[in-house]
Amino acid sequence: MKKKTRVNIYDVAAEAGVSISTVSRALNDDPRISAKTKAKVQAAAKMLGFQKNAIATSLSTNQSKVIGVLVSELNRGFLSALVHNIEETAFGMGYSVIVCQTNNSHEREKTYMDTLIASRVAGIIATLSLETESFEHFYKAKEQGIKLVLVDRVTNAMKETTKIVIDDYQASLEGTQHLIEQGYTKIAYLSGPTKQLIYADRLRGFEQAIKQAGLPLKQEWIKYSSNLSFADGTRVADELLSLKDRPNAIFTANNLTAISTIAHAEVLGIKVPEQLGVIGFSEEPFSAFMKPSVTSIRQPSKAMGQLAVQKLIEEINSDQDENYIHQKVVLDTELICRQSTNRKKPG
Amino acid sequence: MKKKTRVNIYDVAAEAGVSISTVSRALNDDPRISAKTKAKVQAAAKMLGFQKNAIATSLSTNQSKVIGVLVSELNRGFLSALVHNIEETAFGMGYSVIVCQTNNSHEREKTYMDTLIASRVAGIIATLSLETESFEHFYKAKEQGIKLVLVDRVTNAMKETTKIVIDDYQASLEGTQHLIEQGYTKIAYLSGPTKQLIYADRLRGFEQAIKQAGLPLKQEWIKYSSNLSFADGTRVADELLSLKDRPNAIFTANNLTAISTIAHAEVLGIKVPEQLGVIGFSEEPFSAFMKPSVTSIRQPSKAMGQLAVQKLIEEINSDQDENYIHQKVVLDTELICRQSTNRKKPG
DNA sequence: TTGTAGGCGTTATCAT
DNA sequence: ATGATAACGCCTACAA
Repeated sequence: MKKKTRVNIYDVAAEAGVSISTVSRALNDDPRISAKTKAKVQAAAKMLGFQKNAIATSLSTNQSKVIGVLVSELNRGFLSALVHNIEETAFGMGYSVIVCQTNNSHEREKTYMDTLIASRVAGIIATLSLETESFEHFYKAKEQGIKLVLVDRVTNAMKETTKIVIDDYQASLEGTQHLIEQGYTKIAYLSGPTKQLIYADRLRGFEQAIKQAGLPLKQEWIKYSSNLSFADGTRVADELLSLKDRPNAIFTANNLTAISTIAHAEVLGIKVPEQLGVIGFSEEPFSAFMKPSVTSIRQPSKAMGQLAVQKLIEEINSDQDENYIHQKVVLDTELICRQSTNRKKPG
Repeated sequence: MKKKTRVNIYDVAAEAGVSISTVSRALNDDPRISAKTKAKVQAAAKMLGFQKNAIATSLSTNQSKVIGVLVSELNRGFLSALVHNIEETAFGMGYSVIVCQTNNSHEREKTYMDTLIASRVAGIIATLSLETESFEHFYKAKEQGIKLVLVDRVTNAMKETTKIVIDDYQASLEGTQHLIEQGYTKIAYLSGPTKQLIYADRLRGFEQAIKQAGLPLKQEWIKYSSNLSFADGTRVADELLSLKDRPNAIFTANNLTAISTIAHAEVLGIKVPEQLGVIGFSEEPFSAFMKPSVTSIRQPSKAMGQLAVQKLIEEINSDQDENYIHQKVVLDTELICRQSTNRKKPG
């Protein structure tokens, strides 16, 4: 026999002089309970400082009001904004959020999925780690009845799964066209790992825009980074800017590398935007306040976070409905033109 | 009677031909179980795809492996880095993290505390919201046996509580001395709400340094902001720079306002650092890459996050120990000198 | 409208 | 070394 720790419904029942079922119903606002009894029970609960044990409720109902959020890292602009908005929306809908950082490790992603399954979360919102190539761990969760929504870094390989994405191809196309409009002709590209759909799409969009404009698509101007870190941006910028046939613009697949590219150009004495145009994907909070300010593609982190939660909870609540329709939602991005590509200086 | 949903230890027991107690022990690596039986049970569990229900374990043991983290907002540099490190450390120690954003609202902080109590988390790591002036909700959690560690924004009013802080007074003193060494003589200060200990301490440090140097401490050069937002920084900068007797340096209590101060000075045609020195507390990720780069006081978010988790889990594990010693840990900050205060331009 | 009792999936206390 | 069974705290058919 274990020690009883905190006050439970039995204590409240005793205090109020009713049965535990009445207490349970009164506290859950069951319409069958008379207003009078309800008041009595609530008073008793309050005076004893009763706090319902969500664990017990969860075990009993086989439901929980928590959702797991799987992201690679929390201290990057876009993802922290995304999680911020997810948490905000979830709170408004009565859910708590368990945050899991995968560090872009497939192993860790799997470990966390097991933890979340064990915790019997109601659903999971996930951004795939850069390493992820197989999805058994996600299927496992789905088989256990845990709902899943993929955001941003998704895979089309997973069917019957709601996805919230931006049109990476289109955004990249437009960003490249912007460079071309600004008069840049020799455009290089820094890509992330193309086994990730978003990076493949972004690269495709870039290539398409280059082709459409009849510009050269030199392979030596297309570089790859496995993690798109600040340091990697510096390395690639150095490589590109040391070429005999030097590009006069660089499109980077994230914002961090755009910033390190600009910083490195300065070190090399190359002027941005005059001698080198730079544009980056997914802006960081201070892109606007750098000098030059950084042209970038804004991802709608607020809409993405909100929709992810709404769709997830929708699916959770439609539990009986075999006909639930899994959607792939594509959101618009916004090209924020700033100084780093402003060669034409209008006005 | 409800439908049985997932495979449980009864199923495993049946499959392995043993009792549920044996299954439970085998899965928890109890030394009393023979290696042979263990193997048999594990095989059965694996083949059935058994995943232990952490909810049931938690109910039975009255313990849980999750900690709640209470912060004001996730999309600000320091806090997102702090939560990043908390999550990272917690994961390494076998704990999950529930993230709660208070939005600096006292009400929301209370709501979340109730949720966390209901969820029976093992402990809570909290950064006080700017509004918080009473602490009953924290005491309530402690009475329920939930351990608590306060980080950064703490209060000395709460005794018997571990606190992880920086020496705000000292950091502010040193920052101000740096300005003075750089030759700035008319120094203004933008403070946060001084009912928050950290802002009171920072202001004290500032005033002390000014006095020590025999410089004027003009009240019109000391301004307050309730939220230290970007916009508020602009507003205060405008007020200060419109004064007849204009300050030639501004120390701001966070980094965001330092950045908006610099941006606004530029709008007004005031040169930083030549005509105006600017230094800010708690640097944001890109302080180094702005132009001018922003001198700031670096808070050790990694050490703070790690220590918070370690101390918390230490306390959780020392549950029987009435003599647990609650510490207040004060960590060193680092003054990062950059261009925004570099009037002397050595080299 | 309220009460009784069984069940959710574990762990832990007895036995054997 | 293993098994039977009572907790943990709540919800919910079924009864009254």
